[in-house]
Amino acid sequence: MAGRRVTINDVASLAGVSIATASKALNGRQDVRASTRERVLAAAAELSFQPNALARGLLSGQTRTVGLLTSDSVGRFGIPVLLGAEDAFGAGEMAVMLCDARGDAIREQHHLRALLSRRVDGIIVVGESTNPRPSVSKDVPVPVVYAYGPSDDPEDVSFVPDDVGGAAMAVEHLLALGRRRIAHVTGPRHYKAARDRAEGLRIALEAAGCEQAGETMWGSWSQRWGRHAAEMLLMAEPGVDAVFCGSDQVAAGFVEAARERGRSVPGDIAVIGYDNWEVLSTETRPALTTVDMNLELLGRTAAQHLFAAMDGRATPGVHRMPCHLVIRDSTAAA
Amino acid sequence: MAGRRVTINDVASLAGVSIATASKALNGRQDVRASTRERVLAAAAELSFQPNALARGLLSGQTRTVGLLTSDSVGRFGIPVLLGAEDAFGAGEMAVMLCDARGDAIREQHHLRALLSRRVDGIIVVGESTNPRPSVSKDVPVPVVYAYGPSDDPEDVSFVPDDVGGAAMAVEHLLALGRRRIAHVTGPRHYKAARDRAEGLRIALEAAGCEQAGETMWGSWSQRWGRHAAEMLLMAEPGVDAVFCGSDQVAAGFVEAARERGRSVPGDIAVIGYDNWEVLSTETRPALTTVDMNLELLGRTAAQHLFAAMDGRATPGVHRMPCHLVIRDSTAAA
DNA sequence: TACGTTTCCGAAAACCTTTTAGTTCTCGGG
DNA sequence: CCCGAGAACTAAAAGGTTTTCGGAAACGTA
Repeated sequence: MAGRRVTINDVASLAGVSIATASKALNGRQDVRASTRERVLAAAAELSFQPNALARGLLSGQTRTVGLLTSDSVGRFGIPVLLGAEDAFGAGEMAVMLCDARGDAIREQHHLRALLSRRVDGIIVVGESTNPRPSVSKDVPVPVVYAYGPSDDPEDVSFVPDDVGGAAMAVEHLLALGRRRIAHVTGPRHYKAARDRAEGLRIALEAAGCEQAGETMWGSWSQRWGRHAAEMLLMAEPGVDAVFCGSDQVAAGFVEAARERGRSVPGDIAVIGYDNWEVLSTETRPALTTVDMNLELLGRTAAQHLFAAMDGRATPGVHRMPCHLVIRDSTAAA
Repeated sequence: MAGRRVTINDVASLAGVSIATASKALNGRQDVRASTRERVLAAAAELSFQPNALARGLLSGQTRTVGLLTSDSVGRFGIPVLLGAEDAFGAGEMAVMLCDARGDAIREQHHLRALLSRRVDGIIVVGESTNPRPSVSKDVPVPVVYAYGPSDDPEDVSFVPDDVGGAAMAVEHLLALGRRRIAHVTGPRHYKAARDRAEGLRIALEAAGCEQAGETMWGSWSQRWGRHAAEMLLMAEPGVDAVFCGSDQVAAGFVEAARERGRSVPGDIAVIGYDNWEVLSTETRPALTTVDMNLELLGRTAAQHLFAAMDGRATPGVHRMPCHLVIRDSTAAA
């Protein structure tokens, strides 16, 4: 909390050289005698000199800073993506500016302007769901990469989890366990995530020549709905031997209600969730088998491709990132 | 993704004035004729001019940017604080640079240097627990405010939840319901949060002239421990009529195990959690009465006090922010 | 007309660093 | 001793904005 910031000028004076030489010495450039370099470095250390990134950025046009614009309230899905991105960037010397638009388009524009006036080198937009969202790339003179929620412009660079594949993987696991009467309880139909997962289920069942047990039950992403659905389903389709749930919350509710109704999990009914939200999936009893969307990897990948785009090597299109299955007790072999 | 950035020079030329006049017009300064100002504004709008924050910051020494340094992996507690801070800043024109040190002191130093070289105007440090953490303020030429985890230097500005008060509030609620045999199940003893909450319990009981039922049960912050503790406690102290749990996870486990052992909640045993982690507290059955630490408010307050400190009005000391009780079904009246 | 006052505008400095294009130094060879 | 080449160094410009200060224009008064 003190005095004037120390500049390269101070370092140069202390070392008894010009600022040009000091700059070269500090940046490891040629054309400076070893002994001189040493003197400059010593002076810089003594004054604990920190080059002013603003001045440097003004000159080079590169701030080594990227913006991260989230539309949800950095919720369940934004966090891991953010962490992955921060991770990828942090490895170099990048800094991340975080903006949360709270789902408000006006605020988003505002944040976008703020980021641009600070001359970020690129922007990652994190969606609140996997539903496509309006592109911002046209208004923006730097590369943009979309993570989790893709842009509605196919020319943009987007990374989304492969929900169809993830769901198919889950159902194939159930089939491999010998389950044949498989039901599906999931979230609201207007979520692309819910529709994609239902589609994955359909594909896997069809490939196995198997019928779905009952209709897909659309509801909400809540534990409450999982419980409610369990009650209805066990009444309507008593022969069900497996349930693929659209989220861990739904699955947790389902498991609880099923057990209360005297059905053992996984004995009578195997249950699979989605998200691998560990506070739920590892703490329910039995612990949930679930699909992990590798969100942190997704974030890291998005960041790496933002780097590439900043480097002129853009990779347009919607890239689907594979999910993986985390097998726990709720689908243990009989 | 196009051409050279437009500068104030372009605006000035288009408006047919000097850059000095353009600057004054754009910044609402005096000494510029109304008609001229209009011309400049029109030119700026036409070119969609964005002033270069780097140049501005270089000159003014103010970047209108703050750093947010978290030590945990932006975990359970960092998020709300971050949101609150972003909220407080976003109202003005502040931007937030996010750095996650992953609990590593080296990385923290690294991030700190990165923030300082970018000339942030201030820094918020978010702790991973309420245990005091090493101060960084000496090495830093800008104001620092600590949120959630206080600095170990009492001259620094820290904001922490008032866990003692929160716990007392919870216990008073139990007492008001007529419960007298109150037990305590909590997390590891090396967490100050756990110790503070136990202390709040002691104070409230003492004020009511009431004995604690059994010893405080130290364990971990997990649902598993809650279940385990419930089994032990119901065996050892069958007369218990209320349990104050050190976290919602512990409480959720406790409730589950108690119900399985045939004790009704809240009929036989009232249960209170801590944290108001909504995914747990609203979804367990019965829904948990719990202590909410107002973390988002805490973050916002920290941000506001950082503003004050940047303005030369620092407020040294460890400020304890009040918690509030969220009453749900797990302590409903008999 | 001369002069003083306002009002408005523009030239230039300042912020800090990097890079370019010299300039000086050193030293070996003639 | 001088020259030339290469190494080591420096002055200055550039990057975009704000601010200060001086100057010009416009206008009113004597």
